[in-house]
Amino acid sequence: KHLANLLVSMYAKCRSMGDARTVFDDIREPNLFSWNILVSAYAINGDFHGARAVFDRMPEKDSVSWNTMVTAYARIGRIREARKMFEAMPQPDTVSWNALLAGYAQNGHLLEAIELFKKMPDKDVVTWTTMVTGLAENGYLDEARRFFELMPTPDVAAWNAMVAGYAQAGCLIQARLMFDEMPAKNTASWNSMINGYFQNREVEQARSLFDAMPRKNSTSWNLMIAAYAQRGHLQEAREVFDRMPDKN
RNA sequence: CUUUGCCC
Repeated sequence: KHLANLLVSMYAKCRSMGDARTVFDDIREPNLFSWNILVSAYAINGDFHGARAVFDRMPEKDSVSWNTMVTAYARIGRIREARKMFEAMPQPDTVSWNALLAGYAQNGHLLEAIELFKKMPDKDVVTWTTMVTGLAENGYLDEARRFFELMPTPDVAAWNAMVAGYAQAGCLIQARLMFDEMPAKNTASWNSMINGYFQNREVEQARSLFDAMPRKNSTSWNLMIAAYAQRGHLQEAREVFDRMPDKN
């Protein structure tokens, strides 16, 4: 049954809702995990009506079920619906608060996000990074920085959000300073900085970072190829493509 | 085995 649940989840992530549903329907006695996975499956594929239908029909719910629905509405910008879900929850946990917070932040409602942030009974590293990201990507870099500096223990994601925010605003020097000062980098850190250079037409800088990065993931490769192609450098795009190890 | 934040 764990395997069947995993299968449903995997099909959903591959956007194969038909297969996901078929596997689910063949599960003898779906447990709470199975139901939650099915709700999430519809949500991932943008079908919040489907998600809602399953949610209303499932025999029992836990906070994961509720949180999945909050997220499903928040992601597509239906904040009022997300909020209604949140308010109907018996016991909202930090994930619930964070999901709603991300809904506001991702849809550009920063004032409401700040308001909600202040009301939160518990804050974790996700709470803080959600704020940093939301502020930074909407151009409120000074505010983002303030939140970042107030974070008890900024993790890589928070650092990356600041790097991406500065880069997106065209502040490559600041972005690079933070990139260099990061206590630990992951592949997303490198990708953020490289993407920043490309967005600001610093093709050579982007290229040398790409060549220097210790590990590349599919985003790294796609980034380089797309950026070269967009700028009309079809020969280098092709050359990078040919060097890519797993072309699938 | 399922839900929230960073690059795409």
